[in-house]
Amino acid sequence: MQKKRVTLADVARMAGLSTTAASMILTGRPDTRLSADAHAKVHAAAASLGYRPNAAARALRTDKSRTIAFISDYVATTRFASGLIRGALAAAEEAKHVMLVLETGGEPAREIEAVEAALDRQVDGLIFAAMRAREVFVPDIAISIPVVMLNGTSGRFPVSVLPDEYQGGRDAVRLLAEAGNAADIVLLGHNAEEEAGLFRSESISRRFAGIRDEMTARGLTFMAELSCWNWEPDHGYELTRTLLQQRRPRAMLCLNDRLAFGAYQALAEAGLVIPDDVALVSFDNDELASYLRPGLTTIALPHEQMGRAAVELLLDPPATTGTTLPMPTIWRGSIRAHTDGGAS
Amino acid sequence: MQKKRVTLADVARMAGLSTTAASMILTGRPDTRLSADAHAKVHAAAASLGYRPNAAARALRTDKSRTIAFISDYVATTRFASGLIRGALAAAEEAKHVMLVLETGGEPAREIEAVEAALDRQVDGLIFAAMRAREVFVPDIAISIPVVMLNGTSGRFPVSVLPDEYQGGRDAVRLLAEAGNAADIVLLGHNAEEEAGLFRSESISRRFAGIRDEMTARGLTFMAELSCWNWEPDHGYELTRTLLQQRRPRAMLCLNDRLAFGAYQALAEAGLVIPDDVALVSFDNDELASYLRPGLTTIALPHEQMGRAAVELLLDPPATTGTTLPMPTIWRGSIRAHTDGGAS
DNA sequence: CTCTCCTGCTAAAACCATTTAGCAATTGCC
DNA sequence: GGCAATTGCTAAATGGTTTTAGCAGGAGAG
Repeated sequence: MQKKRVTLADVARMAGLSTTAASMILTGRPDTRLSADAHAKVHAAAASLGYRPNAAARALRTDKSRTIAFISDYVATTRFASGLIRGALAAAEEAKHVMLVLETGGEPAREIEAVEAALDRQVDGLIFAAMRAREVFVPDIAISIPVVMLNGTSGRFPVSVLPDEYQGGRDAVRLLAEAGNAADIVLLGHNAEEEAGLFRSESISRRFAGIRDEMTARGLTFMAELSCWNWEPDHGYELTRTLLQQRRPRAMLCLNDRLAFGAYQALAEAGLVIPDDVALVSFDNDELASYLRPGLTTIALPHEQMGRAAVELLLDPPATTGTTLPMPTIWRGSIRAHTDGGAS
Repeated sequence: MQKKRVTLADVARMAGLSTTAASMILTGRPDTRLSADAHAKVHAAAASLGYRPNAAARALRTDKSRTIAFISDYVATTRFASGLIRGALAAAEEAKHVMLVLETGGEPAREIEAVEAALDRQVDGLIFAAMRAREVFVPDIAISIPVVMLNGTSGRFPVSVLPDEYQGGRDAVRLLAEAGNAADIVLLGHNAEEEAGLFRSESISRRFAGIRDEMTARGLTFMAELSCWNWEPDHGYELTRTLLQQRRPRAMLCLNDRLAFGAYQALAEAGLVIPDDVALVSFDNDELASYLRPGLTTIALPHEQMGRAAVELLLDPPATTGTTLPMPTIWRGSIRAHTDGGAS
């Protein structure tokens, strides 16, 4: 059991200098006029005593805590959440920062609590992460530190990190077309007509836009569009099953991996072989996608890069207001690589 | 843009009292002799100014920060990790604490960094969480605050939270036996002889012990024990497929849900129907388990309760040193409910 | 020789809340 | 009335760091 924490005064005393000198030297001030000898003595003393600055005292004085807050609606729902957190954590660690994680469940009262708890602790910045991108997000408190919106946007806080859903949407269609599945494509998860008045998230809207644009650019139309609100395996299964009773698609564009999972189940039941009878492309790169047989080719949500980007944007004054990150294509076996080369 | 943060002195001034009085009243000291009138005035002033105490100043003075650190080897691997975090977060929030999350990758250097970063910030307690329970965990730094081991144990820190794997193991076997699948059971994921000298984690060892004990208690033996080190769907698939070329089990006890997933794939390929031809029971209650058709009956790892328990143990001086939490049985369709009643 | 500037360093204030010690006025007791 | 105890409150110290203002001594300019 150690006696007490060693303080800057201890270091200064051991070095035979003032705390002022010790502080300046240890914080590495550039313009100091202290001698090389003084530097050496202070560093030696600090090392030999195992000095670590008291963060509370420093925060009190400087109003900086080398801490950022990651406030999100949900933490545990999908693997997406932990990917964002992991990326953010890694970037924070590299910048010698530390991260407070807070969950609000999307409830306004908890959001306020969370922001205040963070502000009380002198955090240097706030990341608002939206896991279920549907929710809109407005904690109405005066905030005078940098804010980054992660996987969402806000009128109040312009800096945001989003996946490039538009390009992702185009890529998905391109993949299918180039693999020779231009005809009889089914879109699983959304029907433009049925959902006309409804609002999905910004992100998802852009995904649709990309899909539509690439379809029309290639002169293609969907054989069917199957709508459902929650993109869970159950729905993918049911929709695909009823579809198969009437028609037989050559390809399916699934709006997420869980829907695709359901489609796999229905296709297998009907004795159809992937990718020979039906090719599939999907979105997210969920854990699932690698578990399926054959593996699911999917347009990945770049979780970790997004988390990382959010922290970097928070800590460096961002020149640009919004960042969109590319959604990489993860090639697996649910679609043939197209004729002229090109796995990845 | 607000002018400056409002401080305790502002509140005191507005109430026409000293900061001492304001402090005592706002922190709710029990033995104070201040008048009811003073209480009212201070509370009114604090409310009208929107006073929030500066956590850094308070931490500096009291050495308490209402912050705990959650240090884990991995954050993003499985849903297990986020379950633990989510539970811990919820309990912390209820206790008006806030949680620092740190990831070490199991690397000693990063572990030390993490502990020091936490200690520097005057955290009130440390949770060491082991996601990949295999790793043993020894950050060798003087720590004078409470420590709880989560999903792991340590010689230095006796307080721990673990799932009751032994009982879970027994339950799994009991389920199978009571569903009338006493014969031709295959154990998927472990072979006692092959792995004799090898060390899995404590948790897993206890799971095995529970399984063995319940088997012998019922006079049963496994038809086969299939060993593999990484419990991923691939291996479950391969092992089951080669097994099926020679023998046909009536039931499979899978050591986690991902292995079970692989088994599902191989069984489907062989045209076997679950649960009629083969019944399955597994462990973890991964996201997957609910996606499968039929749903996978599994002995759940109580993620959230564990995270919650860790925080509670950390904040209340624990009478007992180790806590084990029951692993609930999640009934789904991969095994028939046994004859005399009893779903749930 | 005086005045200014630089060098190398330090004293003390500031950050904001908590807490100890104690003051002045009133009440209680005999 | 005199003494002690109680009531209701405050001054000042404390925690550890950063930062502003400035001191003492020497060097260089004129």
